[in-house]
Amino acid sequence: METRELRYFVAVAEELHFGRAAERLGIAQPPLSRTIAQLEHRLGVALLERTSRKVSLTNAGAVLLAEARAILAAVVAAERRARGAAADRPSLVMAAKTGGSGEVLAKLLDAYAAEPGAIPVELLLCEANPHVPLLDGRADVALLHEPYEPTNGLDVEVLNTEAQVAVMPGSHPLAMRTGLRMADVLAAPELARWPAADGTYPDGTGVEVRSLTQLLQMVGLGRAVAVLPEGVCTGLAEGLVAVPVVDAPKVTTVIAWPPHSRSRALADLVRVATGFS
Amino acid sequence: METRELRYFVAVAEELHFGRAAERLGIAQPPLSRTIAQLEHRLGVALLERTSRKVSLTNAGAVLLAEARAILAAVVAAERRARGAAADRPSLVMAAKTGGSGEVLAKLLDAYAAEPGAIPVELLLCEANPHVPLLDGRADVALLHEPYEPTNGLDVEVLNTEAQVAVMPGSHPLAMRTGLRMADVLAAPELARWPAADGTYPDGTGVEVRSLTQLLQMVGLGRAVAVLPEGVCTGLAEGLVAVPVVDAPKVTTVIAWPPHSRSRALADLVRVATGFS
DNA sequence: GCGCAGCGATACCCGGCGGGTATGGATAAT
DNA sequence: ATTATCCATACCCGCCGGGTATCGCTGCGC
Repeated sequence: METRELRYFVAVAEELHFGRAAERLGIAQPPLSRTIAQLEHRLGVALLERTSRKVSLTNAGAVLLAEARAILAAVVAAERRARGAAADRPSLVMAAKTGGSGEVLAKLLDAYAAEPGAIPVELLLCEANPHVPLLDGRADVALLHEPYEPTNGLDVEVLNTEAQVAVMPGSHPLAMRTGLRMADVLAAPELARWPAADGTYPDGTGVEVRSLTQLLQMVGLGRAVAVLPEGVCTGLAEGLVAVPVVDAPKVTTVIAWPPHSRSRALADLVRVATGFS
Repeated sequence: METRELRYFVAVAEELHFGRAAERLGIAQPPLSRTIAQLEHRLGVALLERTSRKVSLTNAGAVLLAEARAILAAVVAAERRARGAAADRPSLVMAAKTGGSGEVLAKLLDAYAAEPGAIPVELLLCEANPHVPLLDGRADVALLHEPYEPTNGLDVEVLNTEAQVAVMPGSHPLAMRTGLRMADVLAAPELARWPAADGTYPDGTGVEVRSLTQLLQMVGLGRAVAVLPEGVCTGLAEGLVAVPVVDAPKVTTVIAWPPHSRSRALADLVRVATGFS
């Protein structure tokens, strides 16, 4: 299989429409049809069920779609990393969620900079999804928070674990409680909503937010309630309260990097990070 | 980047010789030179330093080599998994090291078979390196033993952790001790030797073995001393003794599977496995 | 029930690219 | 100095990827 075939297949599998997929790929529809047919022929497997009105994925097609997306991301990442490795001044790019790991991040950067042989660390702050730059090669290492961000296929070391609190205006009915359960919070109409992996928002009445910054602003304005790791409470705005949520899942901060990394600098950074856990 | 280019590059990077690489690929040398040059040109990066006498990898080339190997393995795995998903009778292939996890394995298979909706589990026993079939798509799930087998880029759940013992003939000088340190064992001239990742054996005087079966046979014949997880002691041959090695690293048995797996059967199996930890 | 619109498959053509052979040019060994 | 080795270059050819035109099927509207 060539990556061209995988790109074409992913386009068709996502659009479920040969015409639109061809347009997206910048080619005509017939060669696309032919390429997919060849791919199926060589695999000996039907990837798509097509009638003249509807295209749908077979079981094998669904499996290949997941694999192909990962492979194509890995190819893009490989290109970026090869280019990066050629730079005369080596550097390490670290991705982290904006406002996500304030103290850990600062301590880590300081501790690493003090190491002998340390190289410059570039910070890539993401409003959301800091694992994405790791997968597509824009970053060499990332600070992630399980279970919010997936660590599938990455190598990780745990840095710390923290409980979660519900953050809300002091005037909120739940604010006087000393402890909450998830059920209490989920019932609150002001509970902020995050986009799912496909970009759509779940049903609900709370505000829709796309980043931690937005969320904290909404909470600061008294417009939202949110469940967050207790670490973000340091420096909470005036008038807001944080109430422990006793049955919320613990949040684990991990340092993550792609497998096969063989850089000395990355190894040092990870060692420093896990050292002062 | 096309996988063809990556295959060509890996061949050259491994052979460090255009002629041999071309032969291995079944093509002539000039088109190979040209393809590598095109790849470098498009990446804007030199991957190889060549004189007319010697070819060597640049920094960028070394990075790309690691990435390319992983990508090519993923492509092969994707093909196999797509074919497998099309089979009318779904099945799950589990890889494990021969003789590696006797009890855990039996209990796991029984417990899973008792699940509602369980599908047949095929066993793929490997003399060594049970993680390889997972990476190239021959297996869907594997039982691995850290730190012996790498779990880079795989999703894992820990099943159990065990200490290690030194196994040797009862007549061995160390056999009367009640506890050993790694230094004691490493000094023993009968210490069996395993191949490293590149297939070569480290220096030493002990026998060279390639599988657990071979090793146990050698130990049973009184020809070798080995450090193994204590679990393998059950059913040790007559006349052999196992002495705890107090400072040996703990061995962790994990169940591992490739990321992006979305199979119901695999999820059930993992749940069952972690359930009776 | 007929016609039409939408969509994937097929037929066919063309140009570029991947692959081949021949050879040049550089370097180390003798 | 000569030769052997090895990568790059030059050049040619056939195949394959991409294009346009069109067919055939299907669901919808009247």
